[in-house]
Amino acid sequence: MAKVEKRPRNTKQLQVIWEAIKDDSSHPTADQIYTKIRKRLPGVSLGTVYRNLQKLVADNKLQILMHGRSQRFDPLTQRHQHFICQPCGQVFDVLVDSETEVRPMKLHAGFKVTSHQLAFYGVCKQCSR
Amino acid sequence: MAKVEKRPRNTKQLQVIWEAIKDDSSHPTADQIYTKIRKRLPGVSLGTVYRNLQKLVADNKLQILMHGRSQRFDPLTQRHQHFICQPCGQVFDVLVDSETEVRPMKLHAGFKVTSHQLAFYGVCKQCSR
DNA sequence: TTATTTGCAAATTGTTTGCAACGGT
DNA sequence: ACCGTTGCAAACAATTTGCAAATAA
Repeated sequence: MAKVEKRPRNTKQLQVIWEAIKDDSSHPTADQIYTKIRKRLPGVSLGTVYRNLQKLVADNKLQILMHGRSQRFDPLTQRHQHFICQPCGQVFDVLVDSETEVRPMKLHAGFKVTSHQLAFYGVCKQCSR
Repeated sequence: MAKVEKRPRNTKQLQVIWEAIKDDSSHPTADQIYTKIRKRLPGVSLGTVYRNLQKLVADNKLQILMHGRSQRFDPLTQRHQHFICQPCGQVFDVLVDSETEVRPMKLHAGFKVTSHQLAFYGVCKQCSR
């Protein structure tokens, strides 16, 4: 089956959604992005937000981070970890300086590791005061 | 507000659910456990399975592992990691020999790390043949 | 023009909850 | 007899989907 050529369109909705998230390091949910862009696009629908976020993920402009049972969107696509504050639920980026923080230990023979994910849990600055 | 004393009961449902999962390293979902125990408890409900799994978690007999948007139950409560096979979705336990595999790097001052979670993604033995 | 994208609403999935009946202790 | 637990069904939360109308190219 031959792959059908698709020519994506640069819609207003996609532009506004990308603008709203590209410099946002708060790891917002789809719903938070929806709320944020309604000021600029009053008639937008939540389904459209989900569909455009999917496009941005497919386009490697966003990463998805699962948090509980909902997805958070992260415009920082370079390798990094997360710190999750258990009292307040905020997610913080943790940048790592080198590849050394994780040693992908020897698994059973025949298992191939292609990536890994590391998250830290604890209490953030604000919550511990 | 004083804490009210609770005296939990040892019901048939709780016994059967614990029996069904205590030696199961396949990281089953609530629904898979439900299916498994219906042979022995034909009238059991899925809600009861969820409620008893919650009790076992509160009792530290099970751990919850989020996988996509559903929860998997893991009777191995000692510290370990997981390997997730992306083609087939199976989850495997990865036992670690020492505390050395993760270095909880210096975060911003004032952040306190209490735990961490590490997961490896890749291809399992069966899927790579 | 024409094929992608949208808004809307309904469908789906996984989990939780209210409530009257049931059953351990 | 008490009160924790059950089965049932309805409620819920997050996300996805079908479809006709709108719109970018």
